[in-house]
Amino acid sequence: MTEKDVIRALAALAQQSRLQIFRQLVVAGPTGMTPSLLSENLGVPATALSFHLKELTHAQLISQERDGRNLIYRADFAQMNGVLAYLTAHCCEGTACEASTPAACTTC
Amino acid sequence: MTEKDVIRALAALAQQSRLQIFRQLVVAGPTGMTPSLLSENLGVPATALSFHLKELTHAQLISQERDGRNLIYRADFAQMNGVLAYLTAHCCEGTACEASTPAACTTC
DNA sequence: TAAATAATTCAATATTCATTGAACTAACAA
DNA sequence: TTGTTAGTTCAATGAATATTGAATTATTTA
Repeated sequence: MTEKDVIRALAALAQQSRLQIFRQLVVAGPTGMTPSLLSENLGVPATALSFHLKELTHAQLISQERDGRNLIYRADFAQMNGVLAYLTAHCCEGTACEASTPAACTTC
Repeated sequence: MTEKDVIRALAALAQQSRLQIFRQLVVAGPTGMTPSLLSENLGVPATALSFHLKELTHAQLISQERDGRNLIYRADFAQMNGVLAYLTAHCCEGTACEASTPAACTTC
């Protein structure tokens, strides 16, 4: 996980539609969601949604799989945890915060 | 912690200089750091540094205190943990990831 | 093959953001 | 009060980003 990876991921999440998309996919878990469903749930037009999904994919925060004429997008929990860990690395020079753990979804 | 707060925090961190500044402050912990020291360590010109520190402050990710002619900046661990928790909320519909914990620095 | 559904790419526009140098404010010391 | 150190604010420029509508690609059904 390089600095560039982290910046790309944070930039991807720092936008209303994309943050909402990502959180929906986090909730959906391994099942994932189609663009149609995301568009309907969040009220984001298909063309904008597609742009945002590409940004999130490029940041490796979500993955894509085709199933017939649908695409299924899923949150990438490993990448997310990598970003979270990067932000808190070497916290307080290691003296006070050694109990740090990944934030979530180690079971996904 | 509103959606706007989270977006502001993520946007603040999604930039090379600011990410480096924040991580230095995370490592420094409660001691904090002055702009001079940050400027020297990271090679960011004072004027740009000041701009970035203001962004991070506005996002409530860091705090400022004056000590004589120095200013001391510190990472705000509570805010950071709030952002991390927001990203992972309701993960997998709560079925698989109930063991989620804040990522770090509960002791700071 | 023709029509319909699912989703993407492209081009254009408007906005937002980072960086730089110059000027300014605050606190301290001689 | 003069000078010095610490840090910020201001104005201008160039680069990156979000959004929209129109056109395009891929997959399935009639």
